[in-house]
Amino acid sequence: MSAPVRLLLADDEHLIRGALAALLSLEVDLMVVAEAASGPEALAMARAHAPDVAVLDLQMPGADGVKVATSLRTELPGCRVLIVTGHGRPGHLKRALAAGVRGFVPKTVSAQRLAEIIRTVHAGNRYVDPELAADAISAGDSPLTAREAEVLELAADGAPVAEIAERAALSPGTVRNYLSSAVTKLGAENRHAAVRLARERGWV
Amino acid sequence: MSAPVRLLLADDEHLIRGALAALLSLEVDLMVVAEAASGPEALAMARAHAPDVAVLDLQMPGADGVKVATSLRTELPGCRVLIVTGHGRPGHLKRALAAGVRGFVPKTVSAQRLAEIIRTVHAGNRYVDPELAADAISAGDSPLTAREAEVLELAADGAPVAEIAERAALSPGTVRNYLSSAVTKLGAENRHAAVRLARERGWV
DNA sequence: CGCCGCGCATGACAAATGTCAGCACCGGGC
DNA sequence: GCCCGGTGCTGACATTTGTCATGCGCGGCG
Repeated sequence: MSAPVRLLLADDEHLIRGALAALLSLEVDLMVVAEAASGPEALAMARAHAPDVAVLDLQMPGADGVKVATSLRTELPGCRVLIVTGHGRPGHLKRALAAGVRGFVPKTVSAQRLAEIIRTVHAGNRYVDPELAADAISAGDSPLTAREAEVLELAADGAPVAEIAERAALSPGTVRNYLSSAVTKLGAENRHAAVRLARERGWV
Repeated sequence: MSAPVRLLLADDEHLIRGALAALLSLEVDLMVVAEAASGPEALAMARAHAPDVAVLDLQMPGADGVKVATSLRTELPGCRVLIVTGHGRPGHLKRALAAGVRGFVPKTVSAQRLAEIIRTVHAGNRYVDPELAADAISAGDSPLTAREAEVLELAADGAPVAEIAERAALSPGTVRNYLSSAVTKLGAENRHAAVRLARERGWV
């Protein structure tokens, strides 16, 4: 009989976090040692408590789960990271795995299932939700170059080309070229539909 | 001593729903009699179990919380509706209240607080989260006419004017006029920024 | 080394969009 | 009855986009 798994829970929704903490605490081999409501807070709590497994929500104020995971990877290499997410976009999974995340699950799993997955991750194995994995595979890699993605992101809030050009320190003509090629690659009608598509696939 | 409050829980995230059900069941005067993972399912469960209070997530597949609330209002007038939401936009609150919803809270409240609010709502009172209420008041009413809002919504996915015109059964010129006036009223740079603004304020 | 893809730019042209003026109809309020 | 706002249309015009051809430099790769 080994010591219980020490957990960090990070989610900006108190209701969820509290409920989750209560449920996971029912498992005798799991112990919630810290909670956080934002990215930076999660980092601080992780440093303070050095948990065995960090259960992070993907969307949090301050810094998202993947950013936190990236920081944790260098600061606390022994801490396994498990990401839970409401609406999982394919690209996020890819980014998360690249950041050294050990598990990636949607919030549609049951608490029992989550407890099992926490144990799996703690044991050093990986776990990725099969459905999300299938989505990620079928969505494939982003066909966009770094600049195309950057410009597309700047175009996300509907800014005119001139503003994008200024913010990206590019010539307006270049911006239009990148946007045009991105739109073509994504098979979209125009830049705005392209932004939507790229967002859906998690490429931005 | 009265009978316990019979609850319907609807949320598409099993993890949350299960955790919530467990926590609320700890309260002796609350009893979860039904759960649902989608809008239509929530309606079906409500018909089958006639709960005292329906706790609905705002964003669910099929039909959102407000739509479900609207149907419940006529089908089960005795059932009070409480909406919980992750990211509460001001306009949603307004729509919800218009649909006869008795309570509107963000997921950042604690489970104890939620239990209290459920009792408040069951007693026939209303409860609206103060912060969300303040947002709604400061955001004010939509300055858009019905057509402007309709056209703006059709423009949301980046469709060109011709497509919007076809889908709205309007002339392309008229569509451009409506878009132009909507953009002006919202003080936006262009239609896409206007869509973003209207979305943020919950006006679409 | 030569080739190719990427980054970056320019210029030109067509198409879509934004803006404005004006006209007509209808319905509600004074 | 008259005015006003919402709805719906047209036409004209300036501006913004989208698209294409073309050019140059750079770095990687066979």
